[in-house]
Amino acid sequence: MQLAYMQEYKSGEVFVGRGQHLLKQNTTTDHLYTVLGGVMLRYRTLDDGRRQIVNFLFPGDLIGLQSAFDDEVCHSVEALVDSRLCRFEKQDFHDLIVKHPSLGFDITWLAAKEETALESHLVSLGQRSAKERVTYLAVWLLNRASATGMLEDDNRLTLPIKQAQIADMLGLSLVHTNRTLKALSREGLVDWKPGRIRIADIDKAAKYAEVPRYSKNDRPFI
Amino acid sequence: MQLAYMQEYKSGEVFVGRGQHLLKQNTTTDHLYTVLGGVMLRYRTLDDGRRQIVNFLFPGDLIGLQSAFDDEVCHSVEALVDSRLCRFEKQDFHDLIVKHPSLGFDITWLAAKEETALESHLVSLGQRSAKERVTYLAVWLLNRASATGMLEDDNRLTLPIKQAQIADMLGLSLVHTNRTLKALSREGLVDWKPGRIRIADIDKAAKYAEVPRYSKNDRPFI
DNA sequence: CGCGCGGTTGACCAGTATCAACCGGAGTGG
DNA sequence: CCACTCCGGTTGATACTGGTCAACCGCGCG
Repeated sequence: MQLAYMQEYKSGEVFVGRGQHLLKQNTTTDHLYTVLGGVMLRYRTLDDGRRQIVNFLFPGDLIGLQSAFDDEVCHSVEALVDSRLCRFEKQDFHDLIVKHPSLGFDITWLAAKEETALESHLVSLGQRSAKERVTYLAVWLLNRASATGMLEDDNRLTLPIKQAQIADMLGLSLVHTNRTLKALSREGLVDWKPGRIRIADIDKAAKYAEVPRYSKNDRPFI
Repeated sequence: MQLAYMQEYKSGEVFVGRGQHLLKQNTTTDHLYTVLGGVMLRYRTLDDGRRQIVNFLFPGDLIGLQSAFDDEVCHSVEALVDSRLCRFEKQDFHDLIVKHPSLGFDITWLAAKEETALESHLVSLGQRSAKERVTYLAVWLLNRASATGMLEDDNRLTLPIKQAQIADMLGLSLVHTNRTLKALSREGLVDWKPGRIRIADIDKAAKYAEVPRYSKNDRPFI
C-alpha cells in the first residue's frame, strides 16, 4: 500500500456533486485524480452533439492519465452520483514515478486494466446486438460495483443511470434502448428499472453477453 | 533513450511473417513485446466467430502489457506485414520498472496513448456512420504510419489490409464495407484500393471524420 | 486447367433510427 | 393549493442504414 507516498503528493480532495463536471473536453488541467468514492462517467462529444460515453469510473480508478502527457483532455468527466476524489499535481507525476517505482508499477497496472475495459466495450459496440450490449453493460457494471462493495445483494445494483446515458454508452438511440430494456426485462435476463439494475441469473447473463471472466486480482488502490 | 537498459532485459528478437500469429487469445505468454518494424493487428474473437479488431500496432507499440498483470491474453495478435519484435521476459517486468523508473514512465506514456487510441475507435463505433468510420480509419492509419515514416508521399499508404479486416475493425459487414469504400472513392474523399490508401485532401477527410488532432509529441521508442 | 481467395454486385430483409405523441412525478411560482 | 413546466420514460408508426444471401469476376498458384 502506497498510502504514505501518496499523502506526500496529494494536493487535496475534491468533491463533485451528481451531475457536475470534474473535467471538460478540450480544456487543460494541472491535475490527476483518483476516485475515492462514488461513480463517474467519461465521455467524448462530437461537434454535432453526438456523445459517446467511453467508460464508467469506480473507486480506485485513475483520471487524467492521458492528460499527463498531452495538454488537452479529450473527454469530459461527470459525476453519476456524488463523488469524492484525490487530487495530485500533474507536474509531480514524473517525479513521483521515478521516486516510487512500485507506484509506477501500480499506475501501469491501472492503465492496463482500463485498456482492457475499453477493449471489451469496443468489442460490444463493434459486434454485438442491442440486447447483447445492454446485457453486457449490466453485467460489467455489476462486476465493477461488486469489486468495490457497492452491491446491496449479489445481483442488485442501485445507480441512477438514465436511459439516455445507456444509449450514449452503447451507441444506440434512446428509443431503441428503452425497447431493448423492456424486452430483456420481459425475458427475465436483465431487469433494469430506472435507478436499479437486477440480474436474476448472472451466469446466464454473462454467458449470453460473453462478458470476459471477471478478474479477482486486487486492484491497487492509490 | 533507454536502449541501454533495454538491451539488458531484451531476451531476443522475434520475426513474425505476414498472416502469422504472435499471440493467440486465451493462451498464456511469458513475454512482452515491442514492435521494431512492421504492422500488426490485435483482435478478439467471440465464441460464435464474430471478430473485432481492436487496434493496429505500429513500430514503437507495446504488446502484452495487459498480460503482464493477467494470466491469459484476451486477444490475438497477427502480423499484417512481415514484422520484427523485441522480446522481454514478463517476469522481469516489475524489476525493470523499479530499477529504471524513467522507463516505467515511458511505458505509462505508451499505455496512455494506446488508451487514447481505443477511446477514439470507441467513439467511431458508437457514433459514426459507415462512411465516417471508414474515413476515420483511413485518416488514423495515415497518421500513425506517417509518424513512423511509412508514407510514400504525404497522402498515400501502401498496406495490405483486406476489406474483411476493415469490416472487422469497424463493426460493419464485409459487403457493406465494400460498398462504402466505393462510395467514398466516387466522392473523392478516400481512395482505398486493395493494398493502398490514398486521401486527396487529408484535412477535409480529417474534418469529415473528426479525427482528433494528431499529437506530434515524440513517442518513446523502447 | 482448376481451385481458392479477395473483391464486386444485386435483391431482399432486419435491426435500429427517427419522428411524434403521451404519461407521470417532481419542482415551482402564482 | 393548483396549474404549469420540465424531465425521464414509454409507445406507435414509419424510414433507412446496414446485414444477409447468393452469385459472379479476376487473378495467382499449384
